[in-house]
Amino acid sequence: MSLYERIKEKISDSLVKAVEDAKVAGELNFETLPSFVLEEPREKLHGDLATNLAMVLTKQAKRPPREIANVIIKNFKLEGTWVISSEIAGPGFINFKLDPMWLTGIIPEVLQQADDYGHVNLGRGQKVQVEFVSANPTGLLHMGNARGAALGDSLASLLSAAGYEVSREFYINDAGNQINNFALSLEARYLQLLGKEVPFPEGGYHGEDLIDTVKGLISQFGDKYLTVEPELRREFLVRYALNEKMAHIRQTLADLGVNYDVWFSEQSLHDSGYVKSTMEELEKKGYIYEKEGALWLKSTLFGDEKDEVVIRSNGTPTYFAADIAYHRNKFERGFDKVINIWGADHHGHVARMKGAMAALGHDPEKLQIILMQLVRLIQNGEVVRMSKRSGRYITLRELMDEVGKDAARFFFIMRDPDSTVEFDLDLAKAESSDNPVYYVQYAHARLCSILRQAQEQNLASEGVPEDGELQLLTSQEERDLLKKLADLPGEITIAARLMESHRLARYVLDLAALFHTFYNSQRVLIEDENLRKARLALVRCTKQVIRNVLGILGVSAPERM
RNA sequence: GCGCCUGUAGCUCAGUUGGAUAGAGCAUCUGCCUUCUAAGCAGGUUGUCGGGAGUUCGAAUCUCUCCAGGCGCACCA
Repeated sequence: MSLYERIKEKISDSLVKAVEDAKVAGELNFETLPSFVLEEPREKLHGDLATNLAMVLTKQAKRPPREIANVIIKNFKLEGTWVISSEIAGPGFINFKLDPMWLTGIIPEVLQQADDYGHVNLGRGQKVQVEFVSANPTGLLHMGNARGAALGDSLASLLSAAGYEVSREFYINDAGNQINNFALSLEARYLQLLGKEVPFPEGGYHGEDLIDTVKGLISQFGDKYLTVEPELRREFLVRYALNEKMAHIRQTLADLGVNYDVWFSEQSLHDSGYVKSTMEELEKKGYIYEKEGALWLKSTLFGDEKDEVVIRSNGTPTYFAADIAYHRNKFERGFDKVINIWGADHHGHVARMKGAMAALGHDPEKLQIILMQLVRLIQNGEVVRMSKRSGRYITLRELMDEVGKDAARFFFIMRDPDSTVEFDLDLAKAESSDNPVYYVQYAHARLCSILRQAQEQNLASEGVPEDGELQLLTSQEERDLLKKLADLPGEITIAARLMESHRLARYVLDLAALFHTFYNSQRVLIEDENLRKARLALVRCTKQVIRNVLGILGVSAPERM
């Protein structure tokens, strides 16, 4: 538990003790202690911490809240709480002021824990899988995939910092209908490029990148497949193109700083007979029925709006059937939590996927699906419709070339997955240098610069300063900064519990702002040796914390800018 | 039509699951570089929290209803 959490817990305990003592003394009447909060008031004037305990007791105690607050304060014991004063305010809040010296305790904590500072043990080593992007290998990665990549990767890192054992996974959709479609599109391009007049298949993939792929193939193999049987030709084209596309996807994601633990092939589920046996399992349990020649899953039993086809009347399994098998496989691999990041256009899929897991006897609560709203691209003031089929989209690669890896990630991580982000391309280009990510990185570079100067002037100090030195950090700017540093473990806990990495982006922006304020108001490399040592320690801690958070977000922390 | 998401400053977005006078960035205006990086700082301006009703000590947050936008409701994925 972190320093700040320990203090809060101490005060909380003292509050509980106070009302219980009051009850015994006959000063307060209540049956069961209601839940109350002890939190930082928004308004600084209201002290460091405030509780609504008196207010939530009004019903049972049958007395006005301010009167109850009085009783609580009278019985409140200060020992070990760092509380130096308490007062009743507003409708009945009790506001506490802490001895500001508690804050300096954060410096040894950060320096000792270093790269691990901020890490918490919320997960207790539970195994979690995060599956994200899982883009179809039939085209290039687009803005939606970019958002999914940034969110998924930072969420995985966040959970890892919160004490979970995390595995990142990419599901390769290398089977099914879209692959047939892909084959036909490739074949048409192949024949066209070799001078044949053939029509492009309806609903095929129009992307330019497909033509490039086929050109590459032709330069390597020529017209060798012009005369072979169409079946074999398509098989070869698909194999070649899938390899090429997947290699490209891997590389692009790696360039974005995303590295997976597992690449899982959909085709492998068909090849091993796992899709089939999973359907048989469902049938055995009585959740499958036949209608109009197809096999249906009774997903309505589990809250779905309608039943779903799993095996088509032509005998082929649907995407849903393979996905059920895939998720069953995930559960069988022993994850305590399985997280999927899906585009909002898949939300209809959520209830039936959870239902299918329940049907197979797994706990659907272990499957958590984060839906992210789609990215709307604006160019020349107009919405650009993105679609793989039409081949009209801005790629992740282009985005990175335009704004850089760090900005691309930070831009998406900053936003709540539930919000539809409007990405104005022209604006992104124009504002690429005012991106908030630079604000944070600049703070880090400044911190490094101070430490470099200290080194050069032989003023650098190692280790943890004495208490007496640290207690010289008394300015408002220093205290605000220290307080923010102390907040990190709590922020990571909340962010991990809610699975919201955007909170960390806000946190690190706030931290950077507090540092810039401090930087402009006080100098670090000063004559006074004791204060200088204390400030240098503060600088080292701030640098460490920014680094740690940027590390979780997958954004680099440059030493110079 | 039904379901899910969204609606907060001129623009882009936060808001710790019900707390006190709703916050940042961009934009705009005014100051600050002979001193550790001005990609910075300080200050000014900006609000019917989409509308209405309800729940209670207290609502941007919970409930209902209406309005607007997005997405979904295939033997596509």
